[in-house]
Amino acid sequence: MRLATWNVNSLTARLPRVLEWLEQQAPDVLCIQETKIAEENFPHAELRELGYVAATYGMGQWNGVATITKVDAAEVTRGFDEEPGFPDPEARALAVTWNDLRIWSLYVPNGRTPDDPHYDYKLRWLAALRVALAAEREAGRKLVVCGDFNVAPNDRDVWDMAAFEGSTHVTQPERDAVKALLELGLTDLQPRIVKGEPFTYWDYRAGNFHKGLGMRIDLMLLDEALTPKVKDVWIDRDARKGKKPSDHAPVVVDLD
DNA sequence: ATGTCACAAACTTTGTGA
Repeated sequence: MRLATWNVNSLTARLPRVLEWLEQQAPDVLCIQETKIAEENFPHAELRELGYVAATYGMGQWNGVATITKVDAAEVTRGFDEEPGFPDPEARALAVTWNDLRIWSLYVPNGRTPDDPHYDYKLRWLAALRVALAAEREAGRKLVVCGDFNVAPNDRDVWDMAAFEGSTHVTQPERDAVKALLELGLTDLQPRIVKGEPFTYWDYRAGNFHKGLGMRIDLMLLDEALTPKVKDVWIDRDARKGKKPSDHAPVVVDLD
């Protein structure tokens, strides 16, 4: 079984790359983020031609999350209880039941800068998410929680900690908020190191990708009961290359 | 590092968000 997560940075702009990737890697489940597409414009027909079905949550322009599965997913929920907005709710969380798994596709608020109201929103959002996930966990669901967390959990998950002085993504409150999710019984699956890097995101600017200046902010959190079944966790770095790439690469987990 | 990319509104350019 192959599960993957990928911030596509506009499904409209990325559709050819996403379709090509689905054909090449044939995941059973692909969670995508930053679809930036309204429900009525979602490319269901193109996906169906490849044998996929999508569950979607999008308001257009910004944010937007979805799951793309080979078999139709059930019990689709958009957002979660007590989810904060900025000020209104945004399309940042979608969960589906697929086989015996409860799969979440998340796009955590960026935070902008630590002194911005968006940073407080990010922390409140993550705290509310924890409550929602705890409820599902207590109901006995096997959780897969993946997406763009906009948090680098460890120092090794950025190219140079000194470059992040005063920046979001690496602050202790953000890392604590992610750690609090793991304490629900989830494992932050560690991808194989490629070219000495665990990175999943590289800024488009300044040739950062080619200089190895990236971050690991796209995470795959797996119910710890399932971790013995993990065969491989890897980043498809090649998806960051070539024509019109997303600034994120897919994270893939292969399970028995 | 501030070099790119994507979006929308008003347009062939700019402000915003990442």
